Amino acid sequence: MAYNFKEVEKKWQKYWDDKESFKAITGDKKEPYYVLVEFPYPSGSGLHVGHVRSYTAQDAIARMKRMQGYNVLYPMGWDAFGSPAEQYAIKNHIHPKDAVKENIKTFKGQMKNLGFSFDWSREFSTTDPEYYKWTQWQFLQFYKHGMAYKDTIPVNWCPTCKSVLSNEDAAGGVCERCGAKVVQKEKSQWMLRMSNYAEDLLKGLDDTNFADKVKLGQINWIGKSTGVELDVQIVGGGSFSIFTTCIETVYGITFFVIAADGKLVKELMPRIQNKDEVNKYIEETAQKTNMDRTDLNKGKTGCEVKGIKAINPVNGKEVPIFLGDFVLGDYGTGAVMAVPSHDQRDFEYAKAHNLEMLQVIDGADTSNCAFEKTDYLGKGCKLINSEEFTGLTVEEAKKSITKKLVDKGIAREVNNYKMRDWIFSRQRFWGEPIPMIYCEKCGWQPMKEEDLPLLLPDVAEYEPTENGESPLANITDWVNTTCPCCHGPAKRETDTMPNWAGSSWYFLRFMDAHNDKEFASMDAMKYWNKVDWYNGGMEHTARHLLYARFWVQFLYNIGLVPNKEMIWTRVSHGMVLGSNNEKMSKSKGNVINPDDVVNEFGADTLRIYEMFMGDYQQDAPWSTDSLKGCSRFIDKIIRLKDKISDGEGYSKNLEALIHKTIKKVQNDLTTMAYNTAVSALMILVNTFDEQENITKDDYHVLLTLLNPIAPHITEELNEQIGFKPLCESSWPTYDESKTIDSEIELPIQVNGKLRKTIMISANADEETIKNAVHNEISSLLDGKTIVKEIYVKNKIYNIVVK
RNA sequence: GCGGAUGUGGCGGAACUGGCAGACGCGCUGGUCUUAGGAACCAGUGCCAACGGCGUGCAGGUUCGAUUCCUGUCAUCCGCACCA
Repeated sequence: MAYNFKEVEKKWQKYWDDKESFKAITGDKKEPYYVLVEFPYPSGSGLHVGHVRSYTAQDAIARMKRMQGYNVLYPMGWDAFGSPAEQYAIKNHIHPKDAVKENIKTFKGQMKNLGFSFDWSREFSTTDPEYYKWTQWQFLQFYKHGMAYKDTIPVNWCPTCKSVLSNEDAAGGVCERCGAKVVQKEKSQWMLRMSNYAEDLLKGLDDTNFADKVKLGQINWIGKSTGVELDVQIVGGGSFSIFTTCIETVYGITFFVIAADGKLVKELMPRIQNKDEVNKYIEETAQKTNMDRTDLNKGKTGCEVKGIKAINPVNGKEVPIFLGDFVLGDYGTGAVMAVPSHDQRDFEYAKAHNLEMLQVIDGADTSNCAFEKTDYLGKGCKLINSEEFTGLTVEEAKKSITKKLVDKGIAREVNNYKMRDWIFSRQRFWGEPIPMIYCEKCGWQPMKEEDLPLLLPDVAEYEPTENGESPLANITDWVNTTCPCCHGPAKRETDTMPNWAGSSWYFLRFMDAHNDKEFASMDAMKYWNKVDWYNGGMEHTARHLLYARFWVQFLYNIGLVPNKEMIWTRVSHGMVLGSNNEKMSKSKGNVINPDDVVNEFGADTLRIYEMFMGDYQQDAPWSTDSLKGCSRFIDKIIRLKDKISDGEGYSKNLEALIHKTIKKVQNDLTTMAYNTAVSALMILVNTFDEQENITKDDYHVLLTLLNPIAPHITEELNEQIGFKPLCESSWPTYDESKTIDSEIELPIQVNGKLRKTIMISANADEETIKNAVHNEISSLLDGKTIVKEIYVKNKIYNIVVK
């Protein structure tokens, strides 16, 4: 029995639009609740079934919370800056803003067809000048507080395309577009001092309710390690520092390794005897990505820096210095001490280059592999070959060696963080222009705030320049301007901001989306307080989410937002894979277009299916067969309407199940167990179906519980039986006492193996149960001795026999 | 390399703090109704040499009892700083 879902869905979508059913009112007396999904990048390929999964999940929460009496903010917008739009524009000679406008229209239409309860009155795009004005304004605040600076750093460069490449586009050291070999090129870039916030970003996690794996992801990305920075003298003058977390092995140093891309090797160059060899190695290193370089199996390359020796500060021993590509110029000090007996990477390097090794911690043989800290820490291992520290445990030695070196003034206890400053420049057209002006006389000057927004110019070509500058550099009447300071001739910064800029604060803008005086008013932000529930992909844990937290913490520190953390709960969804269990992609031909599914089966079917397909946080493959099961589920509910007969309240025999189901669905929706929520409703439907008759109230509670997931058909059926619209109704309540069964099926085990089950009364005493159990399984106990009996109330009865 | 996650029937997946493994759905088998079935309904469906035994990647361990806890091991997927 097919129903006309197209008509029904359109009808209710129109109703919600007309009534503004989902408009959130800032300042409303009801308790605020802010539900957020990551706003999409409106790509040319349209909404993905993966979007549908997370938007439906959050929609279900938003709809339930509204019925529970909250003032729910569930907004949607567009993260529309970025290189795909720019690439598309280069190819087709249209302005990216036109392509973006088209794409947004498509996305929005698709979302409307799916019935998401977004508050469309707060919609904006990061590419709107009214929005990016404030992104630029906030950049100026970073600059004015000393948080933005220019630095020269290496970028991936394709000499053929004359373009800066992302690591993704430069994967394998080859340009994705033209296949040319990618090289590293020095470029001056705007940076944000994010590393200043490393400790705060770590501590701030305590004030959030992020999922553990999200917290862990951030903690690892920040990568705090506590250790010692040690000064090392060079024979014949000069010095450098190394960072180590294993100072206890300092007597085992047999050589040092310095980064090929670091500053030290350049300083030493005049004194190096084998310049040719060293330069050649530096060049080779420049062509490798960090990942290639730190890979253990590839980490043995390098060469000695001849003519220069370093002095081990603890014992005055002269040891050689090597170049190695596993040492990164931009992590730590760009130099490491090498203790081959106690670090596997050093060990392999030493073997490959035939270098000396010296064991300084006792407890394992180090002739075939290193005895590393993971194996010796906390095991009471003692030092050997370490002068006055010989005989101390590793833990004691760590402290006393550090103390000695610190007292001597040649070492410092420091925290080191893997997280680096944020490279904020992009040599692209389609991003927020960085509102900075360069004057020969006055240097870098910020634009005046009242001159914002600095608009992207309208031009026809978006090709980058010969030397890899943003296409903006070609637009001379835009570039040439006057210095805000001396009013002389000056040039604009032609780099733009990264895509992450606009998405770092959009959730604040949703709180006060059309404010033209401030990025958002303090009152509005205080009212909404925090994003209560933020959903996004796990892949954004280390990037977007961390950038956003950094941005907010900075705004908090300068008094512009009410909380240091503006996001309370962060959860992540799994991907929707193709039916072949692989990531959906055009090339694999396994892409499912949500429009097709909505056309053939309706939005409600798609929504139920995507909630039912599996654990929300886990990837799940698409199955059109399973989708049909959800279509049948709806048909079954429609047929149930014919069973409605007179009668008030819940049917007596259904009451317990109904109360249990309310509890189950409510709990499941708040713990993202959407699949079992649907399953519980299927069980309820199956049970209703077994009845001769059901009451209107039985049916109504079913429709209410399913409404957050399948809003259209439930509204329609609900109207047909004469109730007011569900979007204006309340969530049902359950009575805990009615969810408890009076009779329980008790499993009986003998020696841990299930033998029988018996029905018992939930409040029966143990003696009664024991008798019943023995009575039931007496034949199985014949000739056996009972060793032990275990009864777990209302759970299990286990008898151990010999 | 670093970091994260996952492994349960033919398939997607359930199983609360250790307590009936396989809920729910798909698929499949047989039947009813029907001009018809990509509709609905009824019965069945983990595996095997089936009154019993075996089963949650693999090998051990703890326990009266392990998908769940511990040790080791194998495999797969994802992220890694200019893709969003």
